[in-house]
Amino acid sequence: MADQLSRVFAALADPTRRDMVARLTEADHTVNDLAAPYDVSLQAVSKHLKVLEDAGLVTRTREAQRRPVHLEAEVFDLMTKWIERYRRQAEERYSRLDAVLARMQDDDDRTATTPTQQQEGTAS
Amino acid sequence: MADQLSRVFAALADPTRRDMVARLTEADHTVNDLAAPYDVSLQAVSKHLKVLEDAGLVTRTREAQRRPVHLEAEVFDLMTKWIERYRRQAEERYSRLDAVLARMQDDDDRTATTPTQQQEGTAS
DNA sequence: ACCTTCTTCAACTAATTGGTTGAATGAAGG
DNA sequence: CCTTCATTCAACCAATTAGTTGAAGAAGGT
Repeated sequence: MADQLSRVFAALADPTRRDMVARLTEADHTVNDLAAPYDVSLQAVSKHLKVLEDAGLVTRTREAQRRPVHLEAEVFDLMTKWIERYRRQAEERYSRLDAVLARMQDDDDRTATTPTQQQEGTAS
Repeated sequence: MADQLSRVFAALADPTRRDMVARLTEADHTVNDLAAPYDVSLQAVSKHLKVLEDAGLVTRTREAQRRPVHLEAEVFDLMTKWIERYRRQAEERYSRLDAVLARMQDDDDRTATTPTQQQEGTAS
Protein backbone atom coordinates (compact mmCIF):
# COMPACT_ATOMS: atom_id res chain seq x y z
CA MET A 1 0.00 0.00 0.00
CA ALA A 2 2.78 2.44 0.88
CA ASP A 3 5.68 3.33 -1.41
CA GLN A 4 8.56 0.89 -1.59
CA LEU A 5 11.01 3.03 0.36
CA SER A 6 8.57 3.17 3.27
CA ARG A 7 8.06 -0.58 3.10
CA VAL A 8 11.80 -1.22 3.06
CA PHE A 9 12.44 1.00 6.09
CA ALA A 10 9.49 -0.50 7.94
CA ALA A 11 10.68 -4.03 7.14
CA LEU A 12 14.12 -3.32 8.59
CA ALA A 13 12.72 -1.66 11.71
CA ASP A 14 12.31 -5.13 13.25
CA PRO A 15 15.43 -6.77 14.78
CA THR A 16 14.27 -10.28 13.90
CA ARG A 17 13.84 -9.30 10.26
CA ARG A 18 17.20 -7.53 10.23
CA ASP A 19 18.78 -10.68 11.59
CA MET A 20 17.11 -12.73 8.87
CA VAL A 21 18.48 -10.38 6.24
CA ALA A 22 21.92 -10.63 7.82
CA ARG A 23 21.81 -14.41 7.65
CA LEU A 24 20.56 -14.33 4.08
CA THR A 25 23.64 -12.43 2.96
CA GLU A 26 25.63 -15.61 3.58
CA ALA A 27 23.36 -18.07 1.82
CA ASP A 28 19.78 -18.75 0.76
CA HIS A 29 17.66 -20.45 3.43
CA THR A 30 14.36 -22.28 3.68
CA VAL A 31 11.65 -20.99 6.00
CA ASN A 32 12.25 -23.78 8.50
CA ASP A 33 15.94 -23.06 8.37
CA LEU A 34 15.40 -19.38 9.00
CA ALA A 35 12.94 -19.98 11.81
CA ALA A 36 15.24 -22.26 13.84
CA PRO A 37 17.06 -19.63 15.95
CA TYR A 38 13.97 -17.65 16.94
CA ASP A 39 11.58 -18.46 19.72
CA VAL A 40 8.44 -17.84 17.69
CA SER A 41 6.11 -20.02 15.65
CA LEU A 42 6.86 -20.96 12.05
CA GLN A 43 3.83 -18.94 11.01
CA ALA A 44 5.24 -15.82 12.58
CA VAL A 45 8.44 -16.28 10.61
CA SER A 46 6.40 -16.81 7.46
CA LYS A 47 4.73 -13.47 8.14
CA HIS A 48 8.07 -11.74 8.63
CA LEU A 49 9.17 -13.13 5.29
CA LYS A 50 6.05 -11.79 3.64
CA VAL A 51 6.92 -8.34 4.95
CA LEU A 52 10.45 -8.64 3.55
CA GLU A 53 9.08 -9.92 0.26
CA ASP A 54 6.53 -7.10 -0.06
CA ALA A 55 9.38 -4.67 0.49
CA GLY A 56 11.28 -6.32 -2.33
CA LEU A 57 14.12 -7.35 -0.03
CA VAL A 58 13.75 -11.06 -0.69
CA THR A 59 12.28 -13.36 -3.33
CA ARG A 60 11.08 -16.92 -2.95
CA THR A 61 11.47 -19.60 -5.58
CA ARG A 62 10.21 -23.15 -5.46
CA GLU A 63 12.41 -26.21 -5.00
CA ALA A 64 10.46 -29.42 -4.29
CA GLN A 65 8.45 -28.80 -1.11
CA ARG A 66 10.91 -26.19 0.04
CA ARG A 67 10.74 -22.49 -0.71
CA PRO A 68 14.25 -21.10 -0.62
CA VAL A 69 14.40 -17.44 0.37
CA HIS A 70 16.84 -15.30 -1.55
CA LEU A 71 18.10 -11.83 -0.68
CA GLU A 72 17.72 -9.14 -3.34
CA ALA A 73 20.58 -6.78 -2.58
CA GLU A 74 19.60 -4.17 -5.16
CA VAL A 75 16.90 -2.78 -2.90
CA PHE A 76 19.61 -1.70 -0.48
CA ASP A 77 20.60 0.84 -3.10
CA LEU A 78 17.23 2.52 -2.78
CA MET A 79 17.89 3.23 0.88
CA THR A 80 21.51 4.10 0.41
CA LYS A 81 20.56 6.62 -2.26
CA TRP A 82 18.01 8.29 -0.04
CA ILE A 83 20.30 8.36 2.98
CA GLU A 84 23.36 9.52 1.09
CA ARG A 85 21.51 12.28 -0.69
CA TYR A 86 20.38 13.95 2.50
CA ARG A 87 23.44 13.16 4.48
CA ARG A 88 25.57 14.84 1.87
CA GLN A 89 23.28 17.86 1.91
CA ALA A 90 23.38 18.00 5.69
CA GLU A 91 27.14 17.75 5.71
CA GLU A 92 27.49 20.49 3.13
CA ARG A 93 25.32 22.64 5.31
CA TYR A 94 27.57 22.01 8.29
CA SER A 95 30.57 22.90 6.16
CA ARG A 96 28.93 26.18 5.21
CA LEU A 97 28.08 26.77 8.86
CA ASP A 98 31.62 25.96 9.88
CA ALA A 99 32.87 28.44 7.30
CA VAL A 100 30.54 31.11 8.62
CA LEU A 101 31.56 30.43 12.20
CA ALA A 102 35.21 30.48 11.18
CA ARG A 103 34.75 33.88 9.53
CA MET A 104 32.92 35.22 12.58
CA GLN A 105 35.79 33.98 14.71
CA ASP A 106 38.21 35.66 12.35
CA ASP A 107 36.27 38.87 12.65
CA ASP A 108 36.31 38.60 16.44
CA ASP A 109 40.05 37.97 16.44
CA ARG A 110 40.64 40.81 14.06
CA THR A 111 38.60 43.40 15.93
CA ALA A 112 39.91 42.18 19.26
CA THR A 113 43.61 41.91 18.51
CA THR A 114 44.76 43.04 15.06
CA PRO A 115 42.24 45.46 13.58
CA THR A 116 44.51 46.31 10.65
CA GLN A 117 44.82 42.70 9.45
CA GLN A 118 43.40 41.93 6.04
CA GLN A 119 40.57 39.58 5.10
CA GLU A 120 41.61 36.16 3.76
CA GLY A 121 39.41 35.51 0.74
CA THR A 122 35.67 34.86 0.58
CA ALA A 123 33.44 31.90 1.37
CA SER A 124 33.14 29.37 -1.46
CA MET B 1 11.92 0.72 24.13
CA ALA B 2 13.53 -0.80 21.05
CA ASP B 3 17.17 -0.41 20.05
CA GLN B 4 18.16 2.79 18.29
CA LEU B 5 18.64 1.23 14.87
CA SER B 6 15.07 -0.08 14.98
CA ARG B 7 13.79 3.32 16.05
CA VAL B 8 15.69 5.05 13.25
CA PHE B 9 14.36 2.70 10.57
CA ALA B 10 10.83 2.93 11.98
CA ALA B 11 11.05 6.72 12.07
CA LEU B 12 12.03 6.89 8.40
CA ALA B 13 9.35 4.41 7.34
CA ASP B 14 6.88 7.32 7.21
CA PRO B 15 6.89 9.55 4.10
CA THR B 16 5.89 12.64 6.06
CA ARG B 17 8.77 12.16 8.47
CA ARG B 18 11.19 11.52 5.61
CA ASP B 19 10.05 14.73 4.01
CA MET B 20 10.62 16.59 7.26
CA VAL B 21 14.14 15.20 7.47
CA ALA B 22 14.73 16.21 3.85
CA ARG B 23 13.65 19.76 4.59
CA LEU B 24 15.75 19.88 7.72
CA THR B 25 18.90 19.20 5.73
CA GLU B 26 18.54 22.68 4.27
CA ALA B 27 17.90 24.59 7.47
CA ASP B 28 16.52 24.33 11.00
CA HIS B 29 12.78 24.89 11.26
CA THR B 30 10.19 25.57 13.92
CA VAL B 31 7.28 23.18 14.44
CA ASN B 32 4.82 25.58 12.82
CA ASP B 33 7.18 26.03 9.95
CA LEU B 34 7.54 22.31 9.46
CA ALA B 35 3.81 21.68 9.74
CA ALA B 36 2.80 24.18 7.05
CA PRO B 37 2.97 21.92 3.97
CA TYR B 38 1.09 18.99 5.49
CA ASP B 39 -2.63 18.59 5.77
CA VAL B 40 -2.61 17.38 9.39
CA SER B 41 -2.96 19.05 12.75
CA LEU B 42 -0.04 20.74 14.48
CA GLN B 43 -0.25 18.13 17.22
CA ALA B 44 0.24 15.37 14.71
CA VAL B 45 3.41 17.06 13.46
CA SER B 46 4.57 17.47 17.04
CA LYS B 47 4.13 13.72 17.48
CA HIS B 48 6.12 12.99 14.33
CA LEU B 49 8.90 15.16 15.69
CA LYS B 50 8.86 13.24 18.94
CA VAL B 51 9.38 10.03 16.96
CA LEU B 52 12.32 11.58 15.10
CA GLU B 53 13.73 12.90 18.37
CA ASP B 54 13.44 9.53 20.14
CA ALA B 55 15.30 7.99 17.22
CA GLY B 56 18.07 10.55 17.70
CA LEU B 57 17.51 12.02 14.25
CA VAL B 58 16.70 15.52 15.48
CA THR B 59 17.22 17.66 18.56
CA ARG B 60 15.17 20.62 19.75
CA THR B 61 16.56 23.68 21.43
CA ARG B 62 14.65 26.63 22.82
CA GLU B 63 14.52 30.09 21.26
CA ALA B 64 11.88 32.38 22.81
CA GLN B 65 8.52 30.64 22.35
CA ARG B 66 9.82 28.77 19.35
CA ARG B 67 11.48 25.36 19.43
CA PRO B 68 13.81 25.10 16.45
CA VAL B 69 14.27 21.55 15.22
CA HIS B 70 17.77 20.57 14.18
CA LEU B 71 18.84 17.53 12.18
CA GLU B 72 21.52 15.31 13.70
CA ALA B 73 23.26 13.82 10.70
CA GLU B 74 25.50 11.45 12.67
CA VAL B 75 22.67 8.98 13.17
CA PHE B 76 22.61 8.40 9.43
CA ASP B 77 25.96 6.70 9.87
CA LEU B 78 24.34 4.04 12.05
CA MET B 79 22.08 3.02 9.19
CA THR B 80 24.74 3.35 6.55
CA LYS B 81 27.03 1.10 8.56
CA TRP B 82 24.40 -1.60 8.90
CA ILE B 83 23.36 -1.43 5.27
CA GLU B 84 26.87 -1.30 3.86
CA ARG B 85 28.05 -4.19 5.98
CA TYR B 86 25.45 -6.58 4.65
CA ARG B 87 25.36 -5.20 1.16
CA ARG B 88 29.07 -5.74 0.85
CA GLN B 89 28.67 -9.29 2.14
CA ALA B 90 25.84 -9.94 -0.28
CA GLU B 91 27.83 -8.57 -3.18
CA GLU B 92 30.83 -10.68 -2.28
CA ARG B 93 28.58 -13.69 -2.28
CA TYR B 94 27.34 -12.83 -5.75
CA SER B 95 30.93 -12.48 -6.89
CA ARG B 96 31.70 -15.95 -5.55
CA LEU B 97 28.57 -17.28 -7.23
CA ASP B 98 29.56 -15.59 -10.46
CA ALA B 99 32.96 -17.21 -10.19
CA VAL B 100 31.41 -20.62 -9.64
CA LEU B 101 29.03 -20.17 -12.52
CA ALA B 102 31.89 -19.01 -14.72
CA ARG B 103 33.88 -22.13 -13.83
CA MET B 104 30.88 -24.33 -14.53
CA GLN B 105 30.50 -22.62 -17.87
CA ASP B 106 34.21 -23.20 -18.51
CA ASP B 107 33.77 -26.87 -17.69
CA ASP B 108 30.81 -27.12 -20.03
CA ASP B 109 32.76 -25.45 -22.80
CA ARG B 110 35.74 -27.66 -22.16
CA THR B 111 33.89 -30.98 -22.11
CA ALA B 112 31.76 -29.93 -25.06
CA THR B 113 34.50 -28.59 -27.34
CA THR B 114 38.07 -28.98 -26.07
CA PRO B 115 38.24 -31.86 -23.55
CA THR B 116 42.05 -31.77 -23.46
CA GLN B 117 42.24 -28.17 -22.26
CA GLN B 118 43.70 -27.59 -18.79
CA GLN B 119 42.08 -26.18 -15.70
CA GLU B 120 42.85 -22.54 -14.87
CA GLY B 121 43.63 -22.38 -11.16
CA THR B 122 41.34 -22.90 -8.16
CA ALA B 123 38.61 -20.86 -6.51
CA SER B 124 39.82 -18.41 -3.85
C1' DA C 1 -2.06 41.64 34.58
C1' DC C 2 -3.74 40.31 29.97
C1' DC C 3 -3.59 38.59 25.43
C1' DT C 4 -1.34 36.26 21.72
C1' DT C 5 1.82 32.97 19.74
C1' DC C 6 4.08 28.53 19.67
C1' DT C 7 4.09 24.18 21.41
C1' DT C 8 2.94 20.13 24.06
C1' DC C 9 -0.10 17.04 27.07
C1' DA C 10 -4.30 14.04 27.60
C1' DA C 11 -7.90 11.28 26.18
C1' DC C 12 -10.04 9.04 22.58
C1' DT C 13 -10.48 6.32 18.06
C1' DA C 14 -9.44 3.54 13.91
C1' DA C 15 -6.04 0.99 11.58
C1' DT C 16 -1.89 -1.72 11.64
C1' DT C 17 1.34 -4.97 13.62
C1' DG C 18 3.35 -9.12 15.68
C1' DG C 19 2.08 -12.79 17.80
C1' DT C 20 -0.92 -16.99 18.67
C1' DT C 21 -3.50 -21.67 17.25
C1' DG C 22 -5.90 -24.69 13.98
C1' DA C 23 -6.92 -25.98 9.42
C1' DA C 24 -5.57 -26.21 4.48
C1' DT C 25 -2.42 -26.68 0.51
C1' DG C 26 1.45 -28.67 -2.37
C1' DA C 27 4.87 -31.87 -3.46
C1' DA C 28 7.43 -36.14 -2.57
C1' DG C 29 7.83 -40.89 -0.98
C1' DG C 30 6.19 -45.16 0.23
C1' DC D 1 -3.96 -43.65 -2.26
C1' DC D 2 -2.11 -42.26 2.20
C1' DT D 3 1.38 -40.05 4.87
C1' DT D 4 4.72 -36.87 5.81
C1' DC D 5 7.22 -32.63 5.37
C1' DA D 6 7.28 -27.60 4.36
C1' DT D 7 4.68 -23.83 4.06
C1' DT D 8 0.76 -20.83 4.04
C1' DC D 9 -4.14 -19.22 5.06
C1' DA D 10 -7.72 -17.71 8.47
C1' DA D 11 -9.39 -16.04 12.55
C1' DC D 12 -8.39 -14.06 16.57
C1' DC D 13 -5.96 -11.05 20.29
C1' DA D 14 -2.99 -7.47 22.55
C1' DA D 15 -0.08 -3.70 21.79
C1' DT D 16 1.27 0.10 19.04
C1' DT D 17 0.56 3.86 15.81
C1' DA D 18 -1.20 7.97 13.41
C1' DG D 19 -4.61 10.71 13.57
C1' DT D 20 -8.29 13.62 15.96
C1' DT D 21 -10.08 17.49 19.45
C1' DG D 22 -9.72 20.15 23.70
C1' DA D 23 -7.09 22.00 27.39
C1' DA D 24 -2.77 23.52 29.34
C1' DG D 25 2.04 25.55 29.59
C1' DA D 26 5.71 28.79 28.51
C1' DA D 27 7.58 33.05 26.71
C1' DG D 28 6.89 37.71 24.82
C1' DG D 29 4.40 42.02 23.58
C1' DT D 30 1.39 45.66 25.27
